[in-house]
Amino acid sequence: MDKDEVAAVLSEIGTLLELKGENPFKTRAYHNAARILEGLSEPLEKIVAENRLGELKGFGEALQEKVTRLVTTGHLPYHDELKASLPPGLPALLEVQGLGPKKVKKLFEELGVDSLEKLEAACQAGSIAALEGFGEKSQAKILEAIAFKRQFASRHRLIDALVCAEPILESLRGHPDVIRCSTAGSLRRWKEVIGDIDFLVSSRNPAAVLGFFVAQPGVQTVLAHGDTKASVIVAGGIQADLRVVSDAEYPFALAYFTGSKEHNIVMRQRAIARGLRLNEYGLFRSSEETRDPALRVDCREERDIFGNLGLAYVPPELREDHGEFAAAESHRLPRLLEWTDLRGSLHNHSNWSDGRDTLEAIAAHAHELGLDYWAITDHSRASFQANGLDLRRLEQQIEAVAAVNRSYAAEGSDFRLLTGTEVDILKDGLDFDDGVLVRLDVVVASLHVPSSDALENTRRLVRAAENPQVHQLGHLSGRLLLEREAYKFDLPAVLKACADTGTWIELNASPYRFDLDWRLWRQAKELGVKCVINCDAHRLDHFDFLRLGAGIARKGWLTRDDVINTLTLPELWKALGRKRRSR
DNA sequence: GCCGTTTTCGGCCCGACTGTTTTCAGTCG
Repeated sequence: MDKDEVAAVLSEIGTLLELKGENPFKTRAYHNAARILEGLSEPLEKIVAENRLGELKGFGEALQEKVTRLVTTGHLPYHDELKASLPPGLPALLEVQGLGPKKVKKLFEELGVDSLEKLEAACQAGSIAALEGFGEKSQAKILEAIAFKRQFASRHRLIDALVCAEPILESLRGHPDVIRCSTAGSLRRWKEVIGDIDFLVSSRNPAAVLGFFVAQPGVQTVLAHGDTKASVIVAGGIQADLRVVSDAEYPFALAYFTGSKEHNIVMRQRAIARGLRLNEYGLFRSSEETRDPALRVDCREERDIFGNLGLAYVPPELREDHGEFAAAESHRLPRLLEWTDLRGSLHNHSNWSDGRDTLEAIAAHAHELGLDYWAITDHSRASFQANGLDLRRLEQQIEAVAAVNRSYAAEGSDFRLLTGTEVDILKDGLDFDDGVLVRLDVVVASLHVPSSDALENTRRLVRAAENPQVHQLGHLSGRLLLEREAYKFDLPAVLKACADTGTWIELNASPYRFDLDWRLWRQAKELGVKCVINCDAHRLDHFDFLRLGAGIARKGWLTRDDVINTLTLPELWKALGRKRRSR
């Protein structure tokens, strides 16, 4: 088993133990261990083989033994027994909003409810309202939650959340009772997939702001509406929460609600270690629970909170407990890329293959946005379904791009379209010969039809990287967020091949991909592999993906120097020639 | 189940909201 499979087993053990009513700290240990494995940057098999599991924080004797067993044999009797001791449908009930382990346990023990269908039937029969600890309202809410779960997935792509959140944020900003406001949570941390949208406001009149919020256009349902907090469902089925605090509390609340949960735990522990107490209302000079403003350490901004805990300011994107504390403590946090550093995109499509727009429209749009260059890398002939270009059409396109560039040169503009191709990585090599590729400014090679065999995929990707005509590998893992898993391949081997050959790896900035994953960029960077943030644009509004992709690169700790398309056009020409000259 | 400048036992982050309670448990983030 690999790290993701082992993590899934550990996480399931944690959930099953919760349903059994086990000690919550024990269940947390399993969930925590699963999270740590998911974030691992080297193969778990290697760590196990070298007997280094114990070096990971949170892996004591019991977990080391279980993980070793899973990695080496692919099975764990403890897990099998645990699964067999509970009905298979029970974990799914935890996904119903308002149902946690205690209630699911009770529903199963008292009413034999072990599936969504039985839960729904029990509600309709009125037997849940009769249960101790439940009532009419709980029963109605469960029915609603089942209907909701069927209608909407509970996870949403970053872009879908941004489209909902940004107008509401603007609207809040304009309200006279709002002093400061921001998004918080996973959206502010720029996670690729988010569960819900969090807003934070400081105000002297919470009731007015909350009333304004629940009445926003696009609000479909009000889930909760209290004195300081409201929850609503907005268009698209996304839940949005608003918290209102005083302006003095605002920086503390912003840090708290931005999270992540794991990051917050370390922040609190740092406070405790200094004889302080941190919560969403303040950092207090007290080891007791308090909200006494007289004891509050004065912090105007989030930066001040970090400062008081002996840390440099940690940008929201890095707050994942992925090493930011060690770096912030010793002032070694990187100066992260800004999206305005980007000067173009090196993987994009036009209406010559499956894009929507003409070369002229694309050039005009890029030029208008103030970009320096934009590569046209339409599909190669093997991508027949995407109207891939054969050699004859590719030659025509090279001419057409040259004609567009002549018109910009004639106006005295330095803006340029670059010729290129997104060449398919086929079973036996690339879809175009080197003699064709060498005539193009930019070549991105992509694996569109992967094999089910990880070794075979690795072999193809490594070969593509070794080709001196290939500048970059496109959407390396092939994942589609919330739709399709990444295909299997040996990432370290491909990264090494890219490092050895000077091949760049794309950060595909399409919000459906964000590929490579942000968790893997530090590993690539350590090997010396450069990143290219590409829109993979198929229409003009996809140019906006540059901002999204830059956020993901920031999450991956990347700086301006790590990203190729921060280069000016003359610098880029040199960089593009470097790999070809090296052979 | 993990962990230790409170180290081998007794902690483990903490507060708002809801519903079913009459003082609080469960859930959520």
